[in-house]
Order: sequence, then structure tokens, then C-alpha cells
Amino acid sequence: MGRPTIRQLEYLVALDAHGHIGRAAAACFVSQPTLSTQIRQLERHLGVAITERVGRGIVVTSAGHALAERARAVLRNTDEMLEWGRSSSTGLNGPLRVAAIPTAAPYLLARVIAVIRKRHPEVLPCLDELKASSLIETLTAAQLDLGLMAMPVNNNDLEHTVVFEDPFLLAMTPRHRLARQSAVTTDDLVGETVLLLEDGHCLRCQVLKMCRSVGAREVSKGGASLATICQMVAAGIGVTLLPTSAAPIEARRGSGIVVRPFSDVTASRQLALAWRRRSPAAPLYRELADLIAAELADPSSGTASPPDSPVPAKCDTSPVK
Amino acid sequence: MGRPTIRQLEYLVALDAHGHIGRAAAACFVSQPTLSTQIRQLERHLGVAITERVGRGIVVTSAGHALAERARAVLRNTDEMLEWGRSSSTGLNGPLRVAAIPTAAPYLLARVIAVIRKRHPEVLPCLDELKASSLIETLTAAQLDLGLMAMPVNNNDLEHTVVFEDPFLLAMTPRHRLARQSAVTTDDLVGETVLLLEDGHCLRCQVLKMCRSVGAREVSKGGASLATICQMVAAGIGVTLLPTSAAPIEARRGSGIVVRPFSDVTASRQLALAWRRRSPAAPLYRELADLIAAELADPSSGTASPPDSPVPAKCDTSPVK
DNA sequence: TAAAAATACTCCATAGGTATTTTAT
DNA sequence: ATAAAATACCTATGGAGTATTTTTA
Repeated sequence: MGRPTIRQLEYLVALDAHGHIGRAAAACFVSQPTLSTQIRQLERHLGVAITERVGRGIVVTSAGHALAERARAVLRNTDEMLEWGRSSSTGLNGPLRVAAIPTAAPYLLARVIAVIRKRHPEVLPCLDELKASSLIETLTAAQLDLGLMAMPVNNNDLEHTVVFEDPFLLAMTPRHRLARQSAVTTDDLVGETVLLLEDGHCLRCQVLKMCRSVGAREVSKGGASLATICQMVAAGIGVTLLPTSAAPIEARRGSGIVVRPFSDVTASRQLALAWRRRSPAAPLYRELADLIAAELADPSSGTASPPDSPVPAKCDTSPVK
Repeated sequence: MGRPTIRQLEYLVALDAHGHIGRAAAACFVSQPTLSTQIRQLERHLGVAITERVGRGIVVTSAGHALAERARAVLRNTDEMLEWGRSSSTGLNGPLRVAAIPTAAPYLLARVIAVIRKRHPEVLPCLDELKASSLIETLTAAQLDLGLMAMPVNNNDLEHTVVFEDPFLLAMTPRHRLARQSAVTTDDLVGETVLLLEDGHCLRCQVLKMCRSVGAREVSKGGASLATICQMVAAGIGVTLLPTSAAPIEARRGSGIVVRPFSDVTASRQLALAWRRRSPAAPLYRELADLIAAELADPSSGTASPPDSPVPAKCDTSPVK
């Protein structure tokens, strides 16, 4: 046969606490025979004597005490489940699986998480870095709760909110001829060697499209990450397009890289937070996305935390004298 | 409202394990709608989304996983209760509260426990030392499971088995005139100062009765335990009657005490193991008592463990030359 | 005799079943 | 068209009640 009933365990602990069937029954808001029969059923079921008649009352046997101890543990656990659920009705709690695309994760994920934790202190974020395709896949398969990725989010199962406008900057070595200008135009790219990320990164496609339109000479030499690409740029192998969010890190003072904005076009990628449209927590995610958008748009907080800053306030944008 | 059902928790862990309602239902030997509705009820009850439709199936949310983890803990606990009960149907297990009277506990309780643990390895004996009256009281109140005490056991609620015949020996300093004899008679006690335990010890009454019958001069000077009395005997303050079971300890070589048996009468106390007549474990106790009687009657095991030996094999009984 | 627990029985709430509909591939 | 889950509805087990009997101080 199966396991005992939660009810029976409740009766058991009540009985253990009161040592008196009538009293225990009252404490459980049931009649004396109800508790009596349930305890005896539990006894039969477990094959252990829980009570023993002594005088005109009963006492709980030592076995009964030991079992009551276990029962208490069970009830504690179930109560924690209830408690957990209760707190989650007002906000998120427990594990929350968040991932970002590799060209955004190192620069923005920490701030995203910070906002989430501030709003929902009970969450235990579990982070990952996934390329757009597998991120969408994992997200729709409900193996992930939130994804930070570049627009467009081409998936009908997903709902999203743009949380950050991320203009591209031209990144080059300070000795580059264009570094003398305070801003560049797309025309300046003609004839330049633009280094690209390896296949699979959405950023690669975006940069590629831009280069094709202006006639730059784009090349891809196994750039596994933006950091690697920047190493190559610093070595003078070529230039690249860097999202503004990455600039505070990759073009930091001493990195051997300077960035320049485009004056003619606003070449940009949009970063969005995405979640399953039909997730029960969708409203909470929507609210969170708005908070995150506000946070990422706030320059003060950006300068306040230099390592993650999406605003190129501290990176070297001044023309070389 | 109350707590979730054990059944619901079983369904939850099955669902978490299979990630598929039909499969989980089959694993629980119930129909698909049954599991489905129960899960949804649990969801409503906890206020947490456990599943989420994705494609033509469902997935367990991260909250669901966390809850399933808790549920697993609950089921583990209840299973342990079942397991515990199962093993107790064949033998005793868990806490077993055992007590002995103070004049027997130091000398015999260890061996009693050894037999119990050998027969029922799962028991966790919880020991105590109580004078006869409170021992019987505690035993009948079911706050104690087994009691080792002297006969007679005058209580109709209790069943008992004599487990040890414990003849009295005369204990004295080796320089005492009677120490030169290899045995003594009750006549030898006439005029002797016999030291007694303080009030409340059954042994006191037994010794007292014997003294009265022969005309010894018994005195009681705050002998709180047999060990104390023996200290006084060794100091030459008087003699005393020592149960055979206590001799290996109290009259050990170097204790300053020698013991002599009585040749004319077999003055003796009988030690019995007692338990509640209507205890569900009564048959097991009965069997245990027989095993203990056999063990205590066995001289070989007595000599094998000198500190607890009831047989005065190693204590000084030889006449002083 | 009175107080406590066990027993006898009755009832209904609900877990579980079958049949069907909805949803998505 | 098919596979999976949700819904509708019905059935019956068993938890809980009231009334009564047993037990014991």
C-alpha cells in the first residue's frame, strides 16, 4: 500500500503534543472518533503501536514519539512549500534562469541581474551565455526564463521589451588615421579592414550588413569573442564595430583601442529582454523589463559602475593630439 | 486552507521526473486526467505555476522543479517512516527506554542492554536509574518500556520474568574476625554492625528483614549507594550484605573488602525484568527476558566481562592465611 | 459513576475513472 | 491527422460526523 496521509501525520503530531486523544482532536478541529480511527489506521498501516491505553487515557509509545518526530519534519517541509508559494504570488522567488548573448553578457548581464534581485530579493538567478539561436530555442523550450538578446526577436512564442539602444562605435588603434577625428562617417569605412566575430553571433551579421552597404573589406579570422577581436584591433590588424555597451570595457584607458561615434548614421543594435509569452510570470517579467530599461538608460548608474557601464563616459574618445 | 496531499506531491515528483503528464500518470498508475487535475489543484493551492504548456506538451517550470525537490524530501521522510515500521514488525527498533534499580544498574544493566542490542540491533536504548517505586510508576505510566527490579513486582499492570537469582554475601574488611572463615552463617551476624542503604532502596528492606530475624545491630548512616556503603565497610565501620551481582565490582581485589557466602540459608534477592502487560511489544519483551536470564545465568560470559560479572569468580573469597 | 477511548453507522466530499474537447504539430 | 493535455461528468472510496458501547479509575 501507499504512504500515510498528511492528515494522519498532523493527527500524530497533535497527539504526541497533547498526549490525549480528545485534546488532540480538538486542536485539529475534528471529533474524537475521527482522530482515534485515523491514528489506529496509521498504526495498522505502519505496523507500529503508536498509542497504548494506560489508566483511562492513552500514552504515546516511544515508537510513536519517534514517528511523530519524522512527521513533524514532513509538515515542516510542506509548510515551507506553502510559504514559498505564498511569497511567490507577490513576486518571483527561487531559481530564475537568465541568459544573454555572448556580445552582451559580459557588459550588461550583471546590471540586469542587479535590477532583478533588487525587485525580487528571493530569486536565485542562474546565469548562462548563449548565442541567439540556442537562446531562443532554450527559452521557448522553457529551460530558460529570461533572455537578453538583440532585436529582432523572431519568435511568436516570445514576448519582449527593448531594454537598451546600443549604437555601434568604430574601434581602432589610437595610431589609426581615423583616430584623429572626433567622429567618423560610413564613408570612412571604405577600404578599411573590418574584423568580424566568427559565425553564429548575431552581432557579426549586423556588422556584416553595414559593411556590405558601404563597401568595407570585412574579414573574419576566428574572432571567438569581442575581447579577442579587440586584441586584434589593438595590434593594428584592422578596425571593428563595437557596441557602445562594450566600449567601457574593451576600449578602456590602456586597452590600446579608441572608439569613435558615427556622425552620419545611427548604426545601432537594440537589446531586448525576452520571455515566453504564455509564461505565468509574464506580467512580472514585463514589469522587470521596464525597470531594466530604465536602469540601463540611466547614465548616472552607468558611470557609477565603470566595469559594466554601457555609456562610453570613461573610455577614450578624444582625438589624439 | 490546509496542506497539500501526499498524493499530489507524488504526482509532482513523477511529473518533474518525466516532464510529461501522460508518462507521469502511467508511472503513478493513474489516468492522465487524474494527474492533470491534481497538479492544477496543487498549483491553485500554492499559487505557483508548476507546468507551462510548450508545444503540444508541457514543461515543469523552475518553480516546479524547486517544489518537486521539497516534495521529494517529504516522500523520503514518509518512506523512512514506513521502512521504520516495517522493520519494527519483525523486531524492536528506535528508542527503547530501559531503567534499573540503583542497586542493580551499575552491575547488570550493561549486560542487559548488550543482549537487547544483540537481539534487536535497531534499538536505541535510553537508560535510567530509578528506585523501585518510581520505576514501577514510570513503567505503568508508559514513560518507560522495560524495568529491571527486585522481586516481588507488586503491580497487576506489569508482567515480569525473573532474570537473575542474586544471593547475598557478607561483605567485610579482610581484618574482620569472620573473614577467616570460608563461609558464614546467620548466627555470625549476631552483634555485628550491619550498614544499610538509605530509605527508599528495596535492598535496604530486604537486608533489614534478614537482620531483624537474626538479631544483628543494623545501622544506616546515609549510605546513598552500595559503593558508599562499601567504602564504609572497607574503613572497618561495619559489615554489610552485598548482592552477588555487585561483588565483582565492589569486592574486587584491592577494594579493601572481602565477601563470604552464607552456608546455612540461601538469603537472596531475585531480579526481574518487567514491562506493561498490555504493551503491544509484550511478546518481544517476554522473549528478551528469557534471553537475558540465560545470559545472566551463564558463568562463562560473566567471567569474560569482569566489570559486570554477577559471579564472584574473581573477587576475593579466600580466607586470609 | 463519570471520563476517556473505541466501535458502529451514516454521509458526503473528493480522488479517480471514462468520454470528450481543445490545442498544437 | 495525431498526439497531448484540459475539461466535463460520473462513480465510489474513505474521511469525518453522531450515537453508542466499552473500559477503568
